[in-house]
Amino acid sequence: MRSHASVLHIDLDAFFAAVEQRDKPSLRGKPVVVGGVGGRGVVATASYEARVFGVHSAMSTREARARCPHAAYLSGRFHAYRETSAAVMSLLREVSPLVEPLSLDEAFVDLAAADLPGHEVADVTAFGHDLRRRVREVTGGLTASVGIGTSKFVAKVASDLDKPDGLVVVPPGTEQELLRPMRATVIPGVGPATAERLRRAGVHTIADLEAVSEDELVRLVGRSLGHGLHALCRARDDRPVQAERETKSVSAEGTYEEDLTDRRLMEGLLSRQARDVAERLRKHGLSGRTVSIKVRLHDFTTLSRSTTLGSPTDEAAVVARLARGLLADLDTTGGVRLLGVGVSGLADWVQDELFGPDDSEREADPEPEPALDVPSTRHRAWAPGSDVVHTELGPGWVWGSGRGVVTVRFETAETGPGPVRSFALDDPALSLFRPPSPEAPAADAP
DNA sequence: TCTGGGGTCCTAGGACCC
DNA sequence: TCTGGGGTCCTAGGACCC
Repeated sequence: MRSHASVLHIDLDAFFAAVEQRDKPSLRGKPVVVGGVGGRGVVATASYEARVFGVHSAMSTREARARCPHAAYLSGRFHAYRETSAAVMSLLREVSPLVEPLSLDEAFVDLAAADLPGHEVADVTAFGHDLRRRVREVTGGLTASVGIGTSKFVAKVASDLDKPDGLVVVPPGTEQELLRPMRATVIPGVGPATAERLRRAGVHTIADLEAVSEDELVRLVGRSLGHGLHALCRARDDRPVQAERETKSVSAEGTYEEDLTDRRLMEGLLSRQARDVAERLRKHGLSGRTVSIKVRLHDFTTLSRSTTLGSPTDEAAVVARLARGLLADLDTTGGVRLLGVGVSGLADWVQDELFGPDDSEREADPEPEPALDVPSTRHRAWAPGSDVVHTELGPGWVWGSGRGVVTVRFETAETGPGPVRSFALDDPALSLFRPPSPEAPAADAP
């Protein structure tokens, strides 16, 4: 916790709905609901006019339509939201080099890193008013709620106190009196399940939380959250504003209007999602070792299965093949409402090329034995680190193999380290491989 | 015909290693 | 006859956030 109120939290009010109202004047002053418009959709954002009727985010669209039939129901224009968000984020970065976006419509800004005339309450208050004015300018009239305090927690709580279009500064030293009467659920990380556990222990407010020992909290809600709650209910929060956060996973999923029962159809949908995921991985220069699927059954039971490769891939065919294989082990006879594919265990390609394993590391850290659907004679020809293969991209070293996949590093004496690519044994790219023939390698080896 | 989509983080158990 | 303990990786599930 800082001695000055120098952490700012900004939240754009009813963001998606506000962008729609900005761009379509006929919607201004009217209830607008953005979200899934199908039979299984949920509300992403409701305009304040719709909230009056009890519509709120995460509510099913069916329920929202029942409460507010005359609202405009829109499926969303994410391009417009991203564009508007980018304008706000770049404004924030003009103000301070230390900006941590939390989503399209929310961010923390570290004012200690900003160029302010002073950091007293009066200074940051004036700054907050000016910032909200500038947000309206760069967004074409969108309003924001801003909170400023001595920590992320306090700033975030503060931005919620005067929504919409508000500014709340919490003077240093007044945090605990502000927090004590509040419900424990204002603490980020305390959702319905945790709130219920706390309630059963007689804990409703932050003051109640303060009266519980740390050991008891850990017993109630687990180690990590227990320690976190013990600190936060005392307004102790030293979490820094972090400008850069690495992507940890990339995924795509879909909920279907009617439960799926046809396995071929499910495989086709997984393959399409795999292409989508692989495309986004490549766009960001990423590749990952762990491929997961998510399956939500008709009764909302949610299953996940994953498998980890010896080396990272960003190949749609590899992701798709593994995803389909994972699905094969699940019983889906009752019907499936949601299917999804994800890749995690991400590596950065560029970094991989610059700092990837050299020959000695490769020996110290051998690839796992290949899966048994790799024909043994072919696999011997593709032993990691030893063989040269040919593809239409040119010659490369076999870098890894396993689970029906061969990974190639395109690296030659002439060109230096190149990209790493994985090829599924049963996809068309496989035909590009030629196990080195006895006479060929000498001529073509790097 | 209740219950999205894209993420993050945590927990717990088993395998494996030293 | 005894039967470590810590660390890391992997998998599955769950809670939570916007």
